[in-house]
Amino acid sequence: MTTPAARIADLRRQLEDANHRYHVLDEPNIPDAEYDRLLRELDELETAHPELVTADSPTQRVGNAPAGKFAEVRHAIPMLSLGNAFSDEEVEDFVRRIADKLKRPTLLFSAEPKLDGLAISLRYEGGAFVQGATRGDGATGEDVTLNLRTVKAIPLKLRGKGWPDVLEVRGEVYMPRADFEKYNEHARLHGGKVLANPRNGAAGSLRQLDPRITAQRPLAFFAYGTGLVEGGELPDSHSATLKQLRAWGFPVSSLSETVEGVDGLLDYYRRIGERRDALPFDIDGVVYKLDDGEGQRTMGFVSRAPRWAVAHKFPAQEQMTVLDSIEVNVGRTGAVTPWALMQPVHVGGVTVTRATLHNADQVARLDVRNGDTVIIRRAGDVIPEVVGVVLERRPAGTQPWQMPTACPVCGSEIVREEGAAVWRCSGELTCPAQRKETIIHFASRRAMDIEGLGERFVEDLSDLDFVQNVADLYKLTVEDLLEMKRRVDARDGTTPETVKSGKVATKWAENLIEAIDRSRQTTLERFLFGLGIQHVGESTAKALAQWFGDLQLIRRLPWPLFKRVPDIGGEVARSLGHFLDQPGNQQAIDDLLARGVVIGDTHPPSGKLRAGLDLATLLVDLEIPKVTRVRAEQLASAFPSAQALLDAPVHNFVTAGLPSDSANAFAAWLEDEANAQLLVRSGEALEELSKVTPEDVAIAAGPLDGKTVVLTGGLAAMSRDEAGEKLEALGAKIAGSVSKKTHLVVAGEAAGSKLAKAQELGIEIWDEAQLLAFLEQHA
DNA sequence: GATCCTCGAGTTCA
DNA sequence: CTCGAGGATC
Repeated sequence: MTTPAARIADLRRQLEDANHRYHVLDEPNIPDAEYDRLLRELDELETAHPELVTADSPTQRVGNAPAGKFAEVRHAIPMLSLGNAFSDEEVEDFVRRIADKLKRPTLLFSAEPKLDGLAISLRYEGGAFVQGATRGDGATGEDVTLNLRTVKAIPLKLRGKGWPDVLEVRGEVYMPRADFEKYNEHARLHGGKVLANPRNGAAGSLRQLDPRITAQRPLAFFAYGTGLVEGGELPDSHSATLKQLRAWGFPVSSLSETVEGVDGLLDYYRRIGERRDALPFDIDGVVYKLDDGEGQRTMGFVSRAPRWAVAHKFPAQEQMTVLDSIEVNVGRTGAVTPWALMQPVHVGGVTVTRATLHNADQVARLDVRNGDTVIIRRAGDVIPEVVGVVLERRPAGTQPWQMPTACPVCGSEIVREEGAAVWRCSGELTCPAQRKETIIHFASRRAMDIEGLGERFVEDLSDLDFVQNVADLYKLTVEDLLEMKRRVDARDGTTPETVKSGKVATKWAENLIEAIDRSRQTTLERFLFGLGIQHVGESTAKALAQWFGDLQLIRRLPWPLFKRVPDIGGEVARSLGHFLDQPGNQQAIDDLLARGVVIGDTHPPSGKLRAGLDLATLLVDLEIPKVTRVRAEQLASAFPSAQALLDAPVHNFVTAGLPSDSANAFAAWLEDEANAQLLVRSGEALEELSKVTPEDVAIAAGPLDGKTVVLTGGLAAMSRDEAGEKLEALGAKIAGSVSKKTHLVVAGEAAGSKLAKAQELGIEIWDEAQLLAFLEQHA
C-alpha cells in the first residue's frame, strides 16, 4: 500500500512532466482526460492532507514556465483556469453553491463552447493592439505579439468608439478543422511538418520564432473575456461585455447564449454536444459563467479558479489503455490486417476493446508493441484508432512488432507485392479464412442477399466442412443444418435445445433453407459481385452486367476484351481473366447454375460496345511492349485478322510500317505460346462479339441522362438505395462522393459533410420533397 | 508524369 | 469512414 505522501509525489512528477510536454514542447504525452483525472486525484489527496500541500504543487498554478525564447510578459491580472465539471451532478453542485451564497431565486448564466486551442491575452492602448501574450503559468506568459499580428481574426485597431485607454482582451487562438486538414494535406504532399491535431497546430504556430511562418498557418481567434481595464468602463455583465467586444471588432462565438438556472445550462450542454462533430472547430466542453458582475465579485475566487465559472467537459474522445496484443485478421482477398486487442476503455460513449492498425506500415510508423500503453481516439461515430504510444510507460524488453511470415489460419506464406502496402496470405482458396470470407461476401445483402446467413453460421458450416465453396450452399438441406447444430453443440459443450424443450427446433433451419432458395433468383450484377473477384466490386459488376449482359459470354471472354468497358483497365481486366482461367472457379459457376441459380436479366451486349470492336483496339488492349496506338493501327490495316498476324514473318510487320524495334518486340511477344493463344482467343472473341452486338440505337432520353447524382442523409419515404435505383432508371449516374463533376445532390435528414461540400461547390441541392415531386412527375 | 476522381476493401459497437 | 490504388485525362 503506497502512502498518501508517496502517491502525491508520484502524481506531481507525472503532472509536471505532462505539463512540460504540453505547454513547452507542444508534444503531449497523455490525453487531456488523463491529465484531468490525475490532477483531480492530487487535488483530492491534498484536500484530505492539507499538511502535504506545497507551493510548487501543480494544483497551485495554472500552466508552466515560458520556454525562454520569447520575452516574458507579466499579466496585470492573472489568467486563471477554470474548475471542471464532468457530470450533471457536478454542474448542479456548482449552481447550488452560487444559489446558497447569493440567495437569489433565479440565476442567469452566460454559456459558450470551450474551444480546444490556446488561451491568449491581447493588450490595446488607445485602441491599438500593442502586445499579445500566451497564458504561460497564468501569472507570466510569453510575448508573441509579432505572431499574433499575423492572425487576421485579431483586430489591430479597435472599431467603433468608447473603448478604455487600456484594454486587455482574453480569448482563444485556434485552428479551424477544415484549414487544419488542408494544411496537413499540403504538408504531406510537400514533405512539411504534419500537425498532430488542430490544438497542437495552433500552439505550435504561435510559438514560431519567425512570424512569417506563423502567417502561413490558418489561425483564428475568439474573444471570451477581459483582463485589465483602465480609463474606461465595461458593461457589468458577461453577456453585455461580449456584445461590446463584438462591437469593437473582436470575433465572439455566435454560439454564446444567456441561459437560466441549472436546467438551462444542461440543455445548452446537450444542444452543443449534438452539434459538436459538425462544428468547424474542436471543442472539449462548454463554459458557464455567472452573467452579472456583482454576483461574480461576491463569489470571488479559490486559489486557481473563479467560483462563478466552470467548464463542463464532454466525454473524452481520446483515452489511454493498455494494448494486450497485436493480432492479425485474414480478409476475403487474403489481405492480412493487424489489429490491437486492448483493455476495455470508454471512449466517446462506447467501450472499445479492439481497433484496426490498418497495415504493417502503420504499425511501424506508430511502433506499437505488445504491452504498450496507447492513446485511442474515437471522434464522433468514427471507428476507433490508435493515435500513439506513451513511450514512458513501455514495459522493459519489448521488441518492435513484426508481420508473421505464415498465415495464422492456413500456414501459407504471407507475401507482399512490390511497392504495395498490404501483405497477403498466399493460400487463396486453400485458406479456410479466405474461403469463409468469400462465402460471407457471397451471402451478403448487396450480393446474393441470403437473409439470416451471417458470419456465425458460415463459420460453423465452413469449419465443420458442410460448405467448401459458394456452390455448396445450394446443396444444403434442413437435415444438414440440424446435423451441423448437433455437432456444434457437442463441440462447444452447449446444451442442445432438444434437451431443454424436449423437441427438436427446426424452424430456424427451414427458414434458412428457404432464404437460400429465394436467393437462387438473382441478377447478373449481384452474381458477379458475389463471386468476390478481386477489384470487381459493386460498381464494376454493374458495368460488366450492363455492357455484356450475359454470364456465359463473360465466362469465355479473354481478359483484353474487358477493357472495352469504361472504368475497367488492365489491372481489373487481368484480375477478372485470372479468376475465370481457374478451372475450380468455372466449376463452381457451373455448380451454381446446375443447382438452380437463375440469372434473370440476361440480354445482348450493349450497342455501345461496337465502338471498340476492331483489331487495332484489341492490339492496344493486349498491352504488347512497344506496340502503341499508332503501331496497332498500322498492323490492323495491313492484316485482316489476329490469326493472320500470328502466321506472318517479322519482316511483314516492317512492311506494314513498324520500325524494326517495334516489329521485333511484337514478334518476340508472339514467340510466347501463352501470348499467341491469347491473341487468337481474343481475335475469335472479337468476331463473336461483332456478330452478337446490335447496332447502337438511341434509347429514349431519360430526364437525367448524363447527370451525376449524389445521395446523402436519411430519406423518410424510401431507402437511399431505392431512391438511387429510381434515379438511375431516369438516366442518372449515382456517385458516392461529391466533386466538381457532380450535377445534383439530394440531401435527406441529418446530411453531413457531403451536403457541406455541395454547398461549397455551389452544386444544385434538393431536399426529399423535391426528389419525390420529381419522381412523381417522371413516373 | 501529374492530377483528379472513383472504386474497392476493411472496419467497430450496440 | 478512411486509406490506397486504379483509371481517365491533360
